[in-house]
Amino acid sequence: MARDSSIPYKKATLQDVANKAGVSKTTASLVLRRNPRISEPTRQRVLAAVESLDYVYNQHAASLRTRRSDTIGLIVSDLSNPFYAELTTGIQMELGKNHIGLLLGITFDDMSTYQHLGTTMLERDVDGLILVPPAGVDESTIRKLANHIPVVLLTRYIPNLDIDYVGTDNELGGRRAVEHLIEKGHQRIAFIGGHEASSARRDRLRGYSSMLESHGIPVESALCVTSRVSREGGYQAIQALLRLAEPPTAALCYNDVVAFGVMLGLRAAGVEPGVDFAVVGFDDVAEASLWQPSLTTVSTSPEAMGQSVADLLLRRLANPNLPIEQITFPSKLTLRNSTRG
Amino acid sequence: MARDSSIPYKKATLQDVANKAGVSKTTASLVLRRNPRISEPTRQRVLAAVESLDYVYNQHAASLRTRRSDTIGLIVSDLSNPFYAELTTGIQMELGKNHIGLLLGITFDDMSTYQHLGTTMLERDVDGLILVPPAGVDESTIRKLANHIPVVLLTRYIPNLDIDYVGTDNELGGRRAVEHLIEKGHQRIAFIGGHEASSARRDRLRGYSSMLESHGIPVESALCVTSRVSREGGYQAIQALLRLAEPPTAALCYNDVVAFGVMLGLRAAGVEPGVDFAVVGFDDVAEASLWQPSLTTVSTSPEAMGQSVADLLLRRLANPNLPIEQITFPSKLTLRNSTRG
DNA sequence: GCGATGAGGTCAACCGATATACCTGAAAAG
DNA sequence: CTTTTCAGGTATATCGGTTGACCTCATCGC
Repeated sequence: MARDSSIPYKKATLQDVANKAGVSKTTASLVLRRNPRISEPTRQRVLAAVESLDYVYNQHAASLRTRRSDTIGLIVSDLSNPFYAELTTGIQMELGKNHIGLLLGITFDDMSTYQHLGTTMLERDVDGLILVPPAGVDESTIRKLANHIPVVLLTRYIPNLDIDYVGTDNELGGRRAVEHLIEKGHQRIAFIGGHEASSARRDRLRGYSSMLESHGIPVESALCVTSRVSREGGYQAIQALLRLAEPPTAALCYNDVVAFGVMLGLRAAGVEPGVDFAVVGFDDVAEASLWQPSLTTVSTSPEAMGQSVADLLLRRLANPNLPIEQITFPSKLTLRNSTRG
Repeated sequence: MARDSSIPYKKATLQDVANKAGVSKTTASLVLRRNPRISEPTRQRVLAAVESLDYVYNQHAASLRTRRSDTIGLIVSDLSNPFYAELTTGIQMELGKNHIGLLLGITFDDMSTYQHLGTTMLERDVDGLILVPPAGVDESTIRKLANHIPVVLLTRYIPNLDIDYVGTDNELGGRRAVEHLIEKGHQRIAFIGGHEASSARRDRLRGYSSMLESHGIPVESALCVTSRVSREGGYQAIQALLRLAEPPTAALCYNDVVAFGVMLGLRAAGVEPGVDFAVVGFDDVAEASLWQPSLTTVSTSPEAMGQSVADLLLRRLANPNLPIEQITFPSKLTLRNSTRG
């Protein structure tokens, strides 16, 4: 009901609702939780009271008693990467259906921010946690979290940890991408970007190396460079590579964002991507198909992964004895114009 | 400390900590809250106990008593729009400093999802709410929220509501953009995209109209079209406009995302943006400078706005009597190649 | 006709912090 | 030498739900 916002007022409690409806607190509680034991007329009276008192359920009180918060935590490394933005969207869609809240944390791949967010989540007693571990994370800090609540790792895998995981087949993706580049006649293929410590990068790089080797092409360490995971990172990396005595003619990038930077860097150096130089990305964010040239990339369908990881976590919460699931989305290569040349 | 995750264990409570440290629960609580009344030796003993018991603070219990959750809510319409992703990033950065959690909701501009999220936030007793109202929202639903907790509106303004607000000067931005296009010699200028009901769109459109009129150019309703706020929306809208008997030669777009779609649509129709057709966006998301051609756009620096809105909300929480603030970021036009022609 | 069954409710303890009032001994004030 | 004052702590009620035990009729089977 409308009220003057300058007058502080005490919120109605379940007891108030019960009084108004002429029932006990317990009964009122049961009504709210749709317990079938309550008769229809009583239910109606309670609901009417809820309405007229503008009653708001207090999740904290409930959580205190039940040790469930109906909220899950999501920790990602960087929301300005559309890959994670799309992932988050997928997760929220799945959670929304189940009336579950989403507590968000962004680490910026910074270890102390990550630690901080981890405790925040535990203190708020989230029912479960979806975690994109920051690059270079210490396995023990994850175990510590997982000791308290169910954790599902997303996109970055940590070995020796019996924990649910959802990600893509990074190694296969790397192989497919390089295979395609070799078929296009490239011999000097760079691998660009990502944090050294990231498991995703390691796996993509492994695929890259193994495919090169199986074609008898040596892996040159000068062609495998790290970078910040941003357009700027890709931009700078490619510029450095072009200054090599024997520069590459193609590149597999750590992800799409880096690939966009690489394409910009190429053009700035007078090299036309898709014509003079082939570029492959990783993730297939929505933007990838819209660039000029459109980006050949390893598809992982972020929104679907988001839904899948949320679904897995919900299943785990419903049944803690579920065997550990490690879901790897198969990766396929989507061919576009950046490797047309 | 490490433990076998298969053995359920009871979490340590503050009482356990107190016992172990040989002090009262109250004292332990005071230590955790850095109350200076406790002597150094005692403090040390408590902290040691916390450590050795792997104690986790229970925010719900505290919130129940204090009626503060140290969490704020953020409701945006669409996280795949980089503008909101960047805004969210800015907000989180500001909150992180203050050890405050962020409960995220995405409405997809859908009214029932919005209602749903609103209650979720209230039930979780967030200390305050940053709200991007979904297009076409009913003023009363916002008032309802604001009756319970402090609300700051973000980017979309609702008239007749004495509520904090942070946004950009949309009307001025619209005027500047159109002025620039007129100077470039354009006479048939379209306004493309956005939801009819959005206040931001209305204001941008008003700026557009007023500048046209003050140059004696009639406003043609056929040139002012709505669209979904997505690249697809812009793409389709421009294609339709090009089929007019007298098509426009320039466009001010509702925002950057729509502008990207427009540029793609132009090219698909064989019209080169920046050469044959001038395009102006709104927001200046990071991508804008990287497109081909780079996008002339009204700058609003999303991350700064995010920090500003979070800061305002925190100040409001610290002092409820703060006079209402309606912060309008001045908008300036950033010239790039999409209007070079 | 009588215990069994079950539908519909109620009671009181409990979850784990915080707030308020209060206590104690020692040093400072007079 | 008494009275204040204060530093450093403690006891206990309280926040608002949920839970498991229990209570009361009415109906039912035999």
